[in-house]
Amino acid sequence: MMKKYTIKDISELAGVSKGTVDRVLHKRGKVSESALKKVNKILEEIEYKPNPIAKSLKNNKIYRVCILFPRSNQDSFWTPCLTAIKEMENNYQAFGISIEQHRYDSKSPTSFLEQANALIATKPDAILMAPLFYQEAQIIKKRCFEQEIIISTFNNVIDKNSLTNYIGQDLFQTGRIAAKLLDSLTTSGDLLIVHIDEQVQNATHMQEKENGFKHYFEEKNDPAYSISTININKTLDTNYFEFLDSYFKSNPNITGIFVTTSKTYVAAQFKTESRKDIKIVGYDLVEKNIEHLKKGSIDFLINQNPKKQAFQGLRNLAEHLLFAKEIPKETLLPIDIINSENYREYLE
Amino acid sequence: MMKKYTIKDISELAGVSKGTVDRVLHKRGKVSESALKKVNKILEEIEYKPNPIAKSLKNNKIYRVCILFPRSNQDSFWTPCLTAIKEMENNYQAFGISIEQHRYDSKSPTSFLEQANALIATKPDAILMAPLFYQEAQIIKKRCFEQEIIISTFNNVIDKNSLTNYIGQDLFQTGRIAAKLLDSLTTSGDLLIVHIDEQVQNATHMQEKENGFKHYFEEKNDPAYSISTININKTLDTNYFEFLDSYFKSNPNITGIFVTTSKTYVAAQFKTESRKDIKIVGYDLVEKNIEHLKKGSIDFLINQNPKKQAFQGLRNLAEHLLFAKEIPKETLLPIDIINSENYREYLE
DNA sequence: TTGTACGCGTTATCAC
DNA sequence: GTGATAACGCGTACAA
Repeated sequence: MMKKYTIKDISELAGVSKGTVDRVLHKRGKVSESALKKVNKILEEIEYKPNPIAKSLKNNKIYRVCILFPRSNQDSFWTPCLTAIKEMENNYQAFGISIEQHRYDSKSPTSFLEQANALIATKPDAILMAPLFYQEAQIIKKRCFEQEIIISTFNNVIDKNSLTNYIGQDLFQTGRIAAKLLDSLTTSGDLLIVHIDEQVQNATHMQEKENGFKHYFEEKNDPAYSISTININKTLDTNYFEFLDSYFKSNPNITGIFVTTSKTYVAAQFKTESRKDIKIVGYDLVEKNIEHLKKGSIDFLINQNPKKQAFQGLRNLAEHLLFAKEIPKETLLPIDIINSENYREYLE
Repeated sequence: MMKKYTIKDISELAGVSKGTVDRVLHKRGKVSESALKKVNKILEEIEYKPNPIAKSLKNNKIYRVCILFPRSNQDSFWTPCLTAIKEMENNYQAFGISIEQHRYDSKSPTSFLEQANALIATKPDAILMAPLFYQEAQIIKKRCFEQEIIISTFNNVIDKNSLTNYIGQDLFQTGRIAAKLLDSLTTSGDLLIVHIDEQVQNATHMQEKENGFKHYFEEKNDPAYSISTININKTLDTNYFEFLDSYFKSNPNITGIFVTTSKTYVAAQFKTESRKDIKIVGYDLVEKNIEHLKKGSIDFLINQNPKKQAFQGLRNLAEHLLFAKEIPKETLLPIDIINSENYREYLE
């Protein structure tokens, strides 16, 4: 193992002062030709890496890293993010990182805009957000760029050309995974893609999953299967059960359901109540889904892992601020397949 | 966000010197009653956390963290550990951690002992090892304790009462997962547990998986299924295919195979060549397995994630040495279910 | 029993 | 242009 060289070592080897070495390293100019040569010669011979600890020691500044995402009382999908935040606080608070949590109403673009603007007004050092609303997110993105606030998104892409760093999954691929799972659980029949309670803003989100699912079966080109899609929204005059029941009456040959949202339990509930023999694959380890997974009324869940997304996003920002680490443009997380036997370890 | 208090802050608030505060904090004694009271009063009011950066700055020492595991040319299962090592080096070298890689012959207890002893002789600060040989591991463990070298194990437990820190998976549970998967892929028939090319030393390792698998079906108590177990070892007079072929001739009702090692591809190869309709579930993302996964001759793989195991193990040791973080006694990693659609993201 | 002074590696400022 | 020096927060040796 080689020695750890310091600026002092270099200055002694080159026969100049620490200050000169510093000026060479940081290209601040004001260095004579001869001194520059001497220092560069040494730098070529040894491998110098600045000590990040000493660097950040001088920074007694506390960096404010903020995370903005929907409130959990509307959708427990987001709850695991709290664990990620707590973990980050424990690990990085000592390094001078303060994590702030901001939430918005997942059904209201206005709420998103308000919260984001309020957040920007406090001039944080960096923002990680889960932007459900594409249009509004563009406005926020622009504002952050103007104010030179570092911004990353997780769960939702807002930038096709990835100007904004993104942490999440390949949604198209999750659709393919669901398809493969239903393919292995069944041998034939009608497969139903169900979008539940999703607003327009999430259209692209859901659409990608649907496309992935269809793509798998198009590729397979198996005449034993047929695919169709429905949207369900809880309205005043009809509930989930009634809607599904009437749909199944006119489509009796359904053998599998792919639910594109965390409300997979809705389909599972219907399956239980109607005592139908259908296979169900859906998304996310929310409590109600896990209950059905345990009982066998959901076969597989795909874990979008919001905790890991949030954690990775916060971590990237923190390490960038502290140690000037580059933030990857795109971080695609693994897509976990969950059944009744392996969900436990994914919960924490 | 609250201010970050330093020892200097406390000393000024309490009207004593930094040295006194330090003595109180570290309970070194030699502090008068009155000074003790004053300092403690301040400490109660504010929340003081020492700055780990400043603490480790003084340590210009390079910590040697060593990892000992089998050579990959014998079993590509271990190859991903190299990625973990590289990543750790990139992240922690700057903090004064040097990672050293030591390998042993996975078939030779003597080789393990030799390598481990040679390693201990160099007096490293910490060792992370994958100990395939239980008896020999006990000797090494004892020697490390004597020499006060911190030791953790990954992949293999060597300590029922967890005196040694362990990073890995719940192997019993992986067996249950395999069972659940085969259960969902089939409806009835004989299920075959296959141990391939495993020596005695790994008996407990394989046994746990087998027990988990059986436990699942005992719990389910479904008369449509029956379970049996075989051991295959490549010998001079017979090859895998012949052995399996003759076994299947006398047991024609087999619908699923559970291979307890990374040599799952052996079963898949047989399935392909004999054109049998059997479902196969096995372990690990080694190249040959992935080929069969893509072609459909393996249905699911369980990822033991050696990379994550090694990474987590090294990380625990590094952060313990640098920041005096406590090492968890047992870290049970998630058990990933892999099919042809989601293996890619798990590879890197 | 207490306070002071120094060193760790980097950076920034200030005389020369 | 250059080199000396202070500062960051902590630990500690040593002087008072």
